[in-house]
Amino acid sequence: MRLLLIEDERELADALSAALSKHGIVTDHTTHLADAFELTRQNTYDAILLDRRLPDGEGLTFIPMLRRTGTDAPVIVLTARNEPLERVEGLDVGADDYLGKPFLVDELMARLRAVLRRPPSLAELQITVGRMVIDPLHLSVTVASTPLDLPRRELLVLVALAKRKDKTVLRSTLEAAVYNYEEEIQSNALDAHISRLRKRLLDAGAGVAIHNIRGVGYLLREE
Amino acid sequence: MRLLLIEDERELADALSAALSKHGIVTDHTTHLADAFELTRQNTYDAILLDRRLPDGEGLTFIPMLRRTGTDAPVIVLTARNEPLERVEGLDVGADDYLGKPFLVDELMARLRAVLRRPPSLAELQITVGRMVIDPLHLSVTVASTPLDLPRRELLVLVALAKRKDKTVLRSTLEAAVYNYEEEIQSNALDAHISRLRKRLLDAGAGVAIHNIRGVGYLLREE
DNA sequence: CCGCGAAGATTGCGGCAGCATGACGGGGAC
DNA sequence: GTCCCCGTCATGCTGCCGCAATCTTCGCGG
Repeated sequence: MRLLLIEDERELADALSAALSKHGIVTDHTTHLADAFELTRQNTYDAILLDRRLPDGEGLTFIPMLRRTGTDAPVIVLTARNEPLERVEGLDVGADDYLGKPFLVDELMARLRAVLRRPPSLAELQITVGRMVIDPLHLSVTVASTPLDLPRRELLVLVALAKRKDKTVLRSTLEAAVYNYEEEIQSNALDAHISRLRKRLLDAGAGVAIHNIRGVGYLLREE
Repeated sequence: MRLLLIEDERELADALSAALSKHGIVTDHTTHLADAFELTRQNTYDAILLDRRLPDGEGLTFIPMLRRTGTDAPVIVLTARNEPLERVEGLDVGADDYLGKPFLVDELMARLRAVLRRPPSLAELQITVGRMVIDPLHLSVTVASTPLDLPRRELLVLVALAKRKDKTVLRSTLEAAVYNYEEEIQSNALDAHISRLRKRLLDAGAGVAIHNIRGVGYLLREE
């Protein structure tokens, strides 16, 4: 589990990080909202601990920003501003819980658990084709709910096709999905991947077919 | 919106019902757990407000009963028993929030809104794989109901894998689950953890296998 | 309907990236 | 001190994947 801690009191932050790490929680720490925003764009956190009074502004303003950018990690506000009306304010801008300082680490842990007792973050974008379910975010493929493990390049090809299922995907698009700039290919490596992928999907009984559109690209659809 | 209020102090209950109805909330009220249980079987509530000290028992015992019968409505505990450790206790049996008496109706409303914003709490409290049961929130592992204690990093790896059992977990995801951005690793530390974890699970007879998907990540499944 | 060229399919091979594992040692906890 | 977690290195091995050679399919024009 990985948390983002936004807190400008250095000592409290260090103590908290240490305490949390004893519970097996990995904590990233920052003191400014601007940095926090950057971090949430780069990483995915299971939860966010947020102070209200911060050097570059009121912590609560951070919550709507987060939500607008699609981060749905639960936010727990940790603050000395603990009047009932302040708590209402915090919860109503989208905080998931609100805990007044000082607090016991045990209570924080309990509230964390309460808040995390919910489905894994973000909409599980999954694509279903034939008997196959593809999760492009986690790069996982299952056929009839049993996992199918594919070599990396074949997996990338399949995901690229699945994202545009029933539509043609340009050959160049597929190449871009599998290779970066440095990796030049000067042979029919892509064709080879397609071929091996077809065989694997057939063996697994995936119920899909990869069609070729001559001179253009490929297309994935149920068969 | 329809609430179930379980509270034996008649005056408080009446006052609350009145206040809630001003917010357009329909409240069913009962004073006993036995009746409450019946009501939840017959109706579907959006949320449940629960007192701890009730004529026929400790209110908290109600929560596991609810969950076992498939009711996933959020529960807010309202009680005079408001010591930090009592709050921990409440949250850990499955309450979604915990509010000490006396409280402002406005704060109750705010916490209600916060709790209702969250998707239904379907998250598994425990994950079973092979002969092993994993509690990701408390970070505990048992094999055939005897506890297994693992070193911290190996535990984190295992939990991350268990949360997506039978599905691939990206190498980068595992690294993020175990290390924060300050702790960089420049070697095969993760591989080492996996290797040691495998050995430990084998020795313990966990009945699981950690499978590698070359170039992608790892996958936990029963064997 | 046939022939031809180009695009695609398939398969074997070899190099090497990526993984598994054991050993070692520093360092933190008790 | 003593234990053991955990990061690092070295070594061996597996199998992915780029390449190329060969065969098949497709589309077009006559």
